[in-house]
Amino acid sequence: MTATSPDSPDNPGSAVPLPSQYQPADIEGPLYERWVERGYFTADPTSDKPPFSLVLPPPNVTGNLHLGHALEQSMMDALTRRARMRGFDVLWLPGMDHASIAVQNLVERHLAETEGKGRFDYTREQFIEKAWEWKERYGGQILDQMRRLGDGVDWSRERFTMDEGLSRAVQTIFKNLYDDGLIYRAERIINWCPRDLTALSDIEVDHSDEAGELISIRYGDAAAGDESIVVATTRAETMLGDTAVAVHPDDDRYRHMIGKTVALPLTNRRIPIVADEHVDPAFGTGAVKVTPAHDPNDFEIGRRHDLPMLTIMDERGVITAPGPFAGVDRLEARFAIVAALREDGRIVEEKRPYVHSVGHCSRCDTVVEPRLSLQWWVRVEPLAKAAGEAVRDGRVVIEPASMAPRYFAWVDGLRDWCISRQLWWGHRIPVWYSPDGDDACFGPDETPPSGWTQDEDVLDTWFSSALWPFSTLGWPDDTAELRRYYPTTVLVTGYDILFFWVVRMMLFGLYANRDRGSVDAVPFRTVLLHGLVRDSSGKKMSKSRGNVVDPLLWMDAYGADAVRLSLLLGANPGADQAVNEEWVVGARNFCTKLWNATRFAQLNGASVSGEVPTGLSGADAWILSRLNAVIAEADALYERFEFAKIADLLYHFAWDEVCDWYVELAKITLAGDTAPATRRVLGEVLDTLLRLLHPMIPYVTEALWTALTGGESVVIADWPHDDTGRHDPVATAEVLAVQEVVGEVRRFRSDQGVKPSQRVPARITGAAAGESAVRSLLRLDTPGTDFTVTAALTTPGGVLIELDLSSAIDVVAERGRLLKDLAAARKELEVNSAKLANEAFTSKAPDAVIAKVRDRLDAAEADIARIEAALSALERAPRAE
RNA sequence: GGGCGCUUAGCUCAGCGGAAGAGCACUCGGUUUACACCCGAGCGGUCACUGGUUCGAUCCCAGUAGCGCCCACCA
Repeated sequence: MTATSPDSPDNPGSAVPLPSQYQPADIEGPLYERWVERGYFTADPTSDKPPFSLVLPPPNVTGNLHLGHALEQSMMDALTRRARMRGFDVLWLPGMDHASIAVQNLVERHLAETEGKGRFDYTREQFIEKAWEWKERYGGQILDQMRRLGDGVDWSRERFTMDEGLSRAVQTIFKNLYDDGLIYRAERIINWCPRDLTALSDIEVDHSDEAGELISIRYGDAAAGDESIVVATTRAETMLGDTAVAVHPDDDRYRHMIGKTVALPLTNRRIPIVADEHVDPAFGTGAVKVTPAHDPNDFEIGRRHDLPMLTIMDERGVITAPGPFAGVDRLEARFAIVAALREDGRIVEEKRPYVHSVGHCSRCDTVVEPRLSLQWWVRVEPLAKAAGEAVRDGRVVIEPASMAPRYFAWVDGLRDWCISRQLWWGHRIPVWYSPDGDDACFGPDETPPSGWTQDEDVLDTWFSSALWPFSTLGWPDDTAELRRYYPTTVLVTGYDILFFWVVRMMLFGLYANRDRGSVDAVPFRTVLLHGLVRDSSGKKMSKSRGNVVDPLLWMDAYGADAVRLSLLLGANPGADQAVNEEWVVGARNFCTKLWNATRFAQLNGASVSGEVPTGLSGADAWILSRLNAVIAEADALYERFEFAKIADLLYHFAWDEVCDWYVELAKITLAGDTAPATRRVLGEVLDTLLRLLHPMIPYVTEALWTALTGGESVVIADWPHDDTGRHDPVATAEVLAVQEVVGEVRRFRSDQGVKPSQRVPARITGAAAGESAVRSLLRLDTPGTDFTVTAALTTPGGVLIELDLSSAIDVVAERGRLLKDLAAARKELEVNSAKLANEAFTSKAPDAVIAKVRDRLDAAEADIARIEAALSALERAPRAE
């Protein structure tokens, strides 16, 4: 911190001159620490302010900040900072997820590298201890990165999904669900990762289309008198586990074979031919091999026909079926079996290329193996029904609404959720087994009888994340936090984890909090979904593409505010956004602009206290009028979470109106009699603007606001409220007229190559209030005795400007421009008079539209007249050569 | 296979029934009570295509063509 730094704690309550240059790195770090120390971000459950609460989607403990986090957190920070300024007691609760399978994989890799050992070289307890060590040492980097971004989270309430309290919540809800019959254990086909040696839920499996081979194999042994039947498969190795061939019951080709048996090639095991509606007669040969233990469809067929379920490979995907293939890996076995079949002459069509969808473990990318296995499940149907209703009846609002169909598609089609994982890092399933094979679920305050052993499995990571909005507030206890902050006000997250996370919080939130009544059982009142951050050409960022941007590098180069603003400028509801460094540069430039505008105000003695005087100059009244409108607009946009539009609105108001027009106009009045009023208005405008921008760019606004106002912190300043008394149509019209005249003359000068600095005598008629401003901005002199009109310009507002350029003007260029304008005006006249002449239009269009057309017609006529006048004046001008 | 969405200026995107917009890029000019990370002036678009509805369509409807995402027990 430098001696001149505006945030120097040595100067509370007094304005300090700003350094002449904006250096984000100099201001950001110290400010954040000060905010935290002063407790600005700490929620107060005893407060009499209304609550505003949200939970941070807990990043993986292994995580690092990426641009998606930066966007999400910028949105949450803007919402909470604004809420705080509006007088809410804000709780933004941070924390991390233990990320069961991801951490276990990382720890395994870490141990392999550092100690050269595998997972099973440790006991369960040893491994878990290693995982905690790893978590303490390497985890949680993202929290420091969040501080860097400026997130106003309540660090005193930080949580971790494996904390004691949260673990208690997990065990409690498990027990409740178990007792209610909503958790059960069953043997089914599940997704199995042969590398991680665990079950996976459906959404932990990524499908991708891959080129494979569809191989047709003739089943049946002619020597044994079988009629042959041809089946097609992409997974020949599962043949070893076939226990039937299925055909459609109405398929005439095979009807006569139903109930007979055929010999399975290679093993000669005899299997029945069964009829099942599931079979599509039009696909392939219309006959399907059935492997109930290794395919979900076949499992169902097997159940319907009471077929044996033959497991033919172990948990690592190695063939266990007796015979020549035993001990061979599943993928090698496929080739070996195809080779054997080929030798046997059983392959009918060989190597027919076939693209099909193959499931991969979302963590390690290993091809998933459907596997018959005993797992724990959540019975989802009753929970999902409630989750659907809560959104349908509006207790929970999804923003943007266009995302709701995705939610319903998921909730309405949800299948039972496999929650057990054969891992060690995570919440262990709270079910114990007696030596005699009895089992029982125990809650956190219960002690299982001695001699009972606990289930070996842990819960899916998403099980504990699903409790996040209330487990973090102390559930199942009836805490002050839970009573005050649940339901949370809003959940901000990406649409990509709507299914993973949002739906599950709905399921468990509604269930766990059902005693609170249907309205207050919901985990959040609004779900705000943002899009994905993509690279500059709209491509998804991924390590393999090499286009991942580290937000910290951008923060180093341009400041956290610039990164936040550039992301918010692109944050249209629910839509993905492409970002690149140039935009961050642009956002940084905006911060610099603000810096300089505030310096200008400071250098000119802007004042921020006392009533704003009445009887203001046109410019002063106009900018207050605009400021008021901008506040109202920003408020309306915040209600709709339109971050991009809010950012755009404030960006353009600050730059185009305040800096480009108001500051320039103020330079004039600051030199005159009304300087005190302008100083006050200048202070009012900057003070308010900085407060409006603070939620989005907290650092620079804090530095500037404290320097300008001498206030303690903009973080705890009031959010501006609009004051309709400041609307001033007269001043607005006046400034508009000035802008028209100035624009017209500037364009003329530019076209004519007249230097902006060159002083030009001019006569202005028709401009009532703004003439002196126009003269000053344009460096126009009052006409002398030798005044000669060499050019005449008019504006749509009817102001005439006659200029003495004291030299010949480029008549050809000016006439060209005027003729272009004339043509446009005539076209306008034509279009609008045609409309008014059209009876269909005048009889059906609304009056307001017709009135507008009339106005435009009148304006076009006036334009034509003034342009023609200017043209004839041009003819009298001295000729340029 | 099902569902959703997109196609607007060179690029990234707003607008979604009544005069085509922004940022960046580009061109020209510029040391003026802050700011060259700046100021001023410009250039740039049959709003994917074809039909329809309407007094009026970038906007609504239907179809076509590209592109993207999500879901799915495609043997």
